Amino acid sequence: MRPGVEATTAWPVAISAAARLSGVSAKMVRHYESLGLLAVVARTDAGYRQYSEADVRSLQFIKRSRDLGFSMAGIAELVSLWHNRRRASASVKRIAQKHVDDLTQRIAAMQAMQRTLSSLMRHCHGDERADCPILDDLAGEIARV
Amino acid sequence: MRPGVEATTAWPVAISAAARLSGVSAKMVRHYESLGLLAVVARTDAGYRQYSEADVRSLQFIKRSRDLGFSMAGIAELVSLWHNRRRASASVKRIAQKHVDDLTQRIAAMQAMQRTLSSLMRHCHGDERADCPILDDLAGEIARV
DNA sequence: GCTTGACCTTCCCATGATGGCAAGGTTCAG
DNA sequence: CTGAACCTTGCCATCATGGGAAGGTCAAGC
Repeated sequence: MRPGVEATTAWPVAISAAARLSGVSAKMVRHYESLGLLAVVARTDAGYRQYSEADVRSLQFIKRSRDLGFSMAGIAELVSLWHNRRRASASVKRIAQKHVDDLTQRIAAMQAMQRTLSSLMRHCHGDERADCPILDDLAGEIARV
Repeated sequence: MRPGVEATTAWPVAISAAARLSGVSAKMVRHYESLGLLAVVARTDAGYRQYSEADVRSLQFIKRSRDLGFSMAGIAELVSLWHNRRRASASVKRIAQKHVDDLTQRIAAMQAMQRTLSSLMRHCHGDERADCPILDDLAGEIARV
């Protein structure tokens, strides 16, 4: 069972509880609201935000999406589709596919860096000597690996 | 042969030429100077920066380091070691190793996201139907993959 | 009832690397 | 001399996040 959203919680809750229950910092909870990711939330007479169970579920949705690496723009689209009963699952899948493609590209770029670095490091003594093929490569003084 | 640093270039050069020869934008050339990554460069009477061949080589060093994903802090260390004839290659290798470790971690995190997303996408029809396991997962409504 | 501490509010600033834009000065060719 | 192309500095924006200040609110304990 997910922690937090139990029957024993007294709704609505203040921002720190909503943050605790969703795993999002209070700071970011306010930020998401300002971005329009989250419906504008109820307030007490004193101006304190009051979060319903549905609000907390929205925050958990956003948190999970962030953990999967979606951008705020992507999350905005996902939230919108989530709330739209007439959505096509193809729309969701398209967003996910775009994100997967992006990840693929970034992973490939990082792996290329790693290959180059590893190769350079294999040729570096790594001792007290000044001679260093890593610096030589950065300085463009040798053939590129 | 690397393009740009040929014997035919008339030194010193202005910032746009230094940018062209190094592959760094003029904007970033100024920025690197303000960060202290680059020695403070000579100026004409009118205040125009004047780049020597050595300055351009420094820019190329920085560019190559950025292309390999080093942070500005890491590059600052690398530049310092590059200029230090009494450096130990172990120091260089340590910086590179830290960066490789960092890349390894980030790649692993992204691959984990990709695995989860791919698995969710495999179960998503991706058609006109609203039913969508991707949204279900984000909403925490099903067992996590 | 008053104090104290924990909580809440808004607003501004910082990150890191980069780009854009604006207002103004310089240089050079026609 | 004029216009284009270049240079200068400085400010703002990105993206997601955190820090902190200044001030208001609330509840528990005395």
